[in-house]
Amino acid sequence: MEFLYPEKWLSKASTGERIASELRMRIISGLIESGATLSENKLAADFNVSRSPVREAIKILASENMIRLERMGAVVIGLTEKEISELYDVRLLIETFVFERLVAMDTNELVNDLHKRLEIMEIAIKYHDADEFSYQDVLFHETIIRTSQHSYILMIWNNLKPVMESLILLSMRVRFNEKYEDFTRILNNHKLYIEAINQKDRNLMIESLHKNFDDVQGQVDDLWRSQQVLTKGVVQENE
Amino acid sequence: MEFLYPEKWLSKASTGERIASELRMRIISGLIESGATLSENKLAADFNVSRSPVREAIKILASENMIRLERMGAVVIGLTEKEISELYDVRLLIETFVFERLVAMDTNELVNDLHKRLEIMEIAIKYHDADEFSYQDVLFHETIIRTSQHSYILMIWNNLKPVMESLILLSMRVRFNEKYEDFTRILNNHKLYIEAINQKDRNLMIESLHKNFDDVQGQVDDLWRSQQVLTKGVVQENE
DNA sequence: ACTATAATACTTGTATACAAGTATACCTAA
DNA sequence: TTAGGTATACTTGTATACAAGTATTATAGT
Repeated sequence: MEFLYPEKWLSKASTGERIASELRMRIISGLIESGATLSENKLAADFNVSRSPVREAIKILASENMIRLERMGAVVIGLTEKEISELYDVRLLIETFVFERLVAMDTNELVNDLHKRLEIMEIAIKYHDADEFSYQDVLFHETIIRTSQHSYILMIWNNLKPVMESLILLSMRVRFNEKYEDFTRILNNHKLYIEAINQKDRNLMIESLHKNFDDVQGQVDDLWRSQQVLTKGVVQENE
Repeated sequence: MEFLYPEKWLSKASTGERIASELRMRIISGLIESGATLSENKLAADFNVSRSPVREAIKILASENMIRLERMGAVVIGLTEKEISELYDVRLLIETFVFERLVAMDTNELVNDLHKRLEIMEIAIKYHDADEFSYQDVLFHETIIRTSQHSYILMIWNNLKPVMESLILLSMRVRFNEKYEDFTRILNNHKLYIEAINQKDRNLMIESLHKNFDDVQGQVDDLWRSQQVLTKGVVQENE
């Protein structure tokens, strides 16, 4: 079985974190169907490791709401349209909160950093590097959130981040193949966001955030396509 | 060493969760000073268990921002006035969000449940049962949040809850001894909160939340007193 | 054919063992 | 006295072993 999660993002990760990352991708992509039961022994056998790192992975996924721990086995929850929408509710909530704090801060350094990130994103688009693009996209928002220096907001982000990351990653991979023109719009939205921070303009910020979220509406569909591609891949592999 | 966390709240908890709960209390109370380094082996020896549950506890506390995992050992972060204030920032954020959702829902059952909770709290006050009071107080807010049926808001709450719980518990224990008159005010705030939900009155809700948070201003001081009491206790124990 | 009971296989939780790496302390040499 | 290197003790990460409990399945009895 091929791995969905980029190897190079795991340089400093423990085996448990690697497994969690991979399982997360498989769950979100639908490769592991929601409702399925995961057993520690089985997972350990699948990944050729002992139960210790598998246990760690399972705890991580449970804290992210990806699975539900029951008496016997962990039941996969996965992401329906409802969950994705709720995920973005929270992102809107914390990014709006963060913006209010940024208004009272010196954001020159941040804006500079975001511009740099944006240029790397442009290069990623140019070279059709979906993974690099996703990485920078996530980092873009994380940088903004970190700058607000709010420990509990950052904690929330840290809980949201892995799911967001996987979601974006899968969606971008599909878009690079099928909806390449999307990226011009995505880039523009990010530029708008930077401008909102730079000018400390609330309305502009709300506008860019909403445009960002409009962009996301197709994400469930992306996931579905992503699943189709993956399943086809697996079938071919088995033949 | 006496345990700070109520035993009866741990009926279904694993050893790892027990240790996490107890360590959390000791960290928040200041019994374990922030900056201290925790080692798995040492903790295992202290609690007379193996490293497995201790590892679990450490992971839990790290996800709650109570400790920071480093190369060697986990460094205690603890709660300064800044962190407590940020904790309530987030609570204000999510409870306001939840309220907006409740406005569009049928809240009769919820209001009924909250009244019941409130009556139990009154009895807890009457019998000077700080632990029971704290339990119901936390449950009060959790009930409200759960009713909104928002999986990611609930996820945030689940991450916040243990720290909130410990904080409230320690604060209430002190207040029952020293500031008994506080409880009339606390109860009134909760009544106001219920009324806001019942009438779906935004302004009333904001008012009650703010009164609630004003009430919390003394909490850092409570922790300090709590620490004094505990330290005195420990000294006596050693004599 | 169906129910009840017993055996079996699988589940998690905890303890222990081992490996690899890091800090510390001590000892040696200049 | 100080610099450098080595030995030692302690760290986490992973694998394995064991115990207690649960679901399932098969078998026996009616």
